[in-house]
Amino acid sequence: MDLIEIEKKIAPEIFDILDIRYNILRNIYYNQPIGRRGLSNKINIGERTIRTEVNILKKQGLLNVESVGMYVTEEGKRVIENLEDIIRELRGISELEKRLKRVLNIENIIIVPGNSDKNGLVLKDMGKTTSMYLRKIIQDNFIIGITGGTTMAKIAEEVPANKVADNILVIPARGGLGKDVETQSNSIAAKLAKKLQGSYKLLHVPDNIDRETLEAVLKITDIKEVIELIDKMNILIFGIGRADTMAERRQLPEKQKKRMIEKGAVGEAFGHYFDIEGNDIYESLTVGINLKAYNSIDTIIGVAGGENKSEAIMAVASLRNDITIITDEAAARKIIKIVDKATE
Amino acid sequence: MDLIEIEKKIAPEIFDILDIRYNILRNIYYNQPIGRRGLSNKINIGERTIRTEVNILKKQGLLNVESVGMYVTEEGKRVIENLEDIIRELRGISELEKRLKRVLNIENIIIVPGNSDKNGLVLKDMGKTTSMYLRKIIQDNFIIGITGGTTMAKIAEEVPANKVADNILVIPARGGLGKDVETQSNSIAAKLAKKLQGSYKLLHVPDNIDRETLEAVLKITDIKEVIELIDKMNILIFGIGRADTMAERRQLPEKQKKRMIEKGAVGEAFGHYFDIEGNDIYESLTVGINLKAYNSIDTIIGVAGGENKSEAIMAVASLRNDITIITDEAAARKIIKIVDKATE
DNA sequence: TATTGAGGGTCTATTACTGTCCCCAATGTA
DNA sequence: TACATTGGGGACAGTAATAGACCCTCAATA
Repeated sequence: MDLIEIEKKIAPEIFDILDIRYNILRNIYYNQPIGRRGLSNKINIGERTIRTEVNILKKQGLLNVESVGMYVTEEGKRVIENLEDIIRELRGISELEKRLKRVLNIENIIIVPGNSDKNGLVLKDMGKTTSMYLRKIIQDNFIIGITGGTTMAKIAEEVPANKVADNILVIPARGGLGKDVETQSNSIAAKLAKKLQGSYKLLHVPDNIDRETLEAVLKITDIKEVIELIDKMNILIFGIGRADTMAERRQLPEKQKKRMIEKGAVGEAFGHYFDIEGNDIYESLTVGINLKAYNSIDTIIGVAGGENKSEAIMAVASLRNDITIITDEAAARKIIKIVDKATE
Repeated sequence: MDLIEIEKKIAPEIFDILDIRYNILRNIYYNQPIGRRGLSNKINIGERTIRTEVNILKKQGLLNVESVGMYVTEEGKRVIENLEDIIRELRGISELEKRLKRVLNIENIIIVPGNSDKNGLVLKDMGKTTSMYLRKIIQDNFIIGITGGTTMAKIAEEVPANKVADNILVIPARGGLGKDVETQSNSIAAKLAKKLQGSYKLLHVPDNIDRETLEAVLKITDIKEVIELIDKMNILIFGIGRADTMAERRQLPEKQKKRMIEKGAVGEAFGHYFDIEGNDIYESLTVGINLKAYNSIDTIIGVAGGENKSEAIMAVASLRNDITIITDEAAARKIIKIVDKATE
């Protein structure tokens, strides 16, 4: 039995303390300089409570309070770094990963502690984790495909800007979606390519267009070229979404959406809608990767977090069992809960 | 930085929690079955507080509450065992030992966490620690001398009853003192000998007798024999006392006592009174080990705990720098405080 | 210069904690 | 058998700690 086990036994409330302090310290670190009130809004803790905690952390020399706001000291920074692993162990993330691997019957799972719905930094962690993983598996002359969404945007952001391999090509795996440039696959692919000091291609095709336009578009040389590259992709990184919210975001006709949901669609990835067993229910009309290509890619990485993504993750995990799923603790626990309930 | 360091930084109040829980759990373990009120008296914590803590420990499965009192479960027992080391590290006992070695300029120090004045179990710990140490250094045909006092009694009590060496002889190092049979050197020597499955000799001479009687007594064959053995002693284990309280206990004339204190006597060991530099101020008239013999013994172990023993320990530590001092945290910290103040 | 966002101070309501006592069950003893 | 002792659980009131709300002043910035 190590210290963590003992403490869990004899003083479980330690975790709550560590949790809240870690959260505060980390949030200050990533937002410094920040004031009490700003922090209070950000992490949903009363201003007064933050003040008490901050006073303790200040007394311990982990942060400095100045007139412009609060800063984390060098020591505080070190504590944060060390706490990352501790929190993982504390929450039993390793065990959780093993259980989830078994439950979903897939080979690779990485879980990040926390709940990305409730804590913005957890999304950041997922991005960081994914980027670390990516850097590890990347090789010379690789073609990397990436989709859109806030999660993918975070990943590109968290990739450290230095070369890890030669002649990397990043392409968007799917046509664009949404108005926000920042979260479109094109901009994300470009950003990622720049970070990796590689090149990139763009896919200027709107999502969910009618069939005629689509066919016309496919004849354009630029587009054609990218489409062909998609089949040669080595790594695909994609976000996993809920079927309902994605249908909403793509402004599918209400009728179509309803029919799809009735057929059991719960998850969405690269424009495809799946039921919980991974059956392809519907595909939105756009250019980009299709299921056949998906199944022939060497390395696929699906990323999503938050309780509400649990079913979507289950759906996608059913497609291929050599996928790498990167998710957060909240989603992981929810999935296990769902499966436990079903097998009761 | 390991977990303990991190926790010390970010959540120092963890220690207080661990401390109180450990204390409660341990006290229940050594006194089980025991009730709330009994425990409350023993460790000086309000009944209600104990109740709250006990409820938590119960919930965690570390103890069971029955109609006859509380019991520690198997798991609780395991937690106690593991916590011992953790508490040591938590309190920085290893560093404290190093500092004390330097400050007292002696070679061997063992410190037990806590304050034996305030917590009865700490005395027990000192006894246990000393007995473990003794068992480690003991060899065949050794002659072990031991003095009287409650601390020595605890040591004999804590020695596990099994043979560690052949032909061990235990002798009292000094004449008897006090009315309580249990804490007299004779009974302690006998007890220790039985535990070690060795033999023992007794020294039936009262402490602090007049010179004439003493000389007469020394001619008795039985006594003579033991006295001679004292010079051949391999290990001496002795308690360290305060000069004033020991003078009191030996019922020295008020005048004599006063003079002694004025001369700077602060510590007492095996009937000798020392000032803080280790100068022999006074020797109570009785048979038993003298300073010359003391200096020629191979292994000497002095044991004492509690803040008020600090000066006495300092005095005795000045005698020989190859002594092994076994003490508690309270005394250790007090000594360092005294020295720090003096060198300011 | 006006405004915004920062920390610090302080009062109050509320919550949690703790000391105290009572009750009853089980156990051991006269 | 009756009684005293010691055990746990329940309940309540007083107190201490905590959290919320609002104020102030100060400094940076537009």
